[in-house]
Amino acid sequence: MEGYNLGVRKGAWTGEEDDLLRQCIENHGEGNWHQVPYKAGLRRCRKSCRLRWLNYLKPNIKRGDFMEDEVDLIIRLHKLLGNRWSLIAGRLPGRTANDVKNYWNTRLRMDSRLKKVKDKPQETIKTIVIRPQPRSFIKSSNCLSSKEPHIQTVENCSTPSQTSPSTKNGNDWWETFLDDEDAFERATCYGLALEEEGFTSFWVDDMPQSKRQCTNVSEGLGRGDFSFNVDLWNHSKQE
DNA sequence: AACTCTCACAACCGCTGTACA
DNA sequence: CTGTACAGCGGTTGTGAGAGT
Repeated sequence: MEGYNLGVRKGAWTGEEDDLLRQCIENHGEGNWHQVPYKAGLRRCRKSCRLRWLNYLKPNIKRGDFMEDEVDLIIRLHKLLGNRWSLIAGRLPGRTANDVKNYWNTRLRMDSRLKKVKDKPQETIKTIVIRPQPRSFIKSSNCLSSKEPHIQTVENCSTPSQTSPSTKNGNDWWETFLDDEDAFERATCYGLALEEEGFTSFWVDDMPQSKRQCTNVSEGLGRGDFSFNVDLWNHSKQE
């Protein structure tokens, strides 16, 4: 493969190979896959190493059956995004694109639940997809103290006015987010919003995995911590 | 018990996108 | 602008386990 087929192993990985790969990535970090086989002392191609790490060895990978809400999310996202497995998996913490794809191909493709969604009358299921728009939060002492994020739009973004979205327990729904300075620092992100049957859910890409949760805005925080910005929330309401 | 079939999952392959010289 | 190397993605295939006959 890729010019160095000679002596390259294929097929199932052994425990020993897994250990070598795990150790290599612990020592050198993720990335530079072309160097990984050499550094790890593995007779595997870089693709095989990468795939093994991403789909099996990487910490925080969730094993076992998909939960009902995960399945529901897969169905909805597939309806919107098609076979873009990595995008779908990105919104399911701990699940890999391969897992999602396999699950879809083996269990969901003919699932009756798909038919149910498909058969719903148009007026009861309204889906708005807000295509990703890059946005940045500017960090300043002002906005931190006021809990009011200053949103800077990046080119090609129209910016609706900022008004406060719904609250829960008297707290602003982005409060958790602002308290996490690390997440805040890297909050330039792409997002996806879904409005279905009277509620809106948001996902934001390019966030720490732990923050990448679904947020049901109409009920305040919904489940999970937060990961979104007011701007897009307002945008969705205008649709 | 032996064989066949089906399912679930791991892994491979080829292609595309991106960065960089 | 072009060519090259590399990373990443999605389609496909291989394989083992369990169910059915």
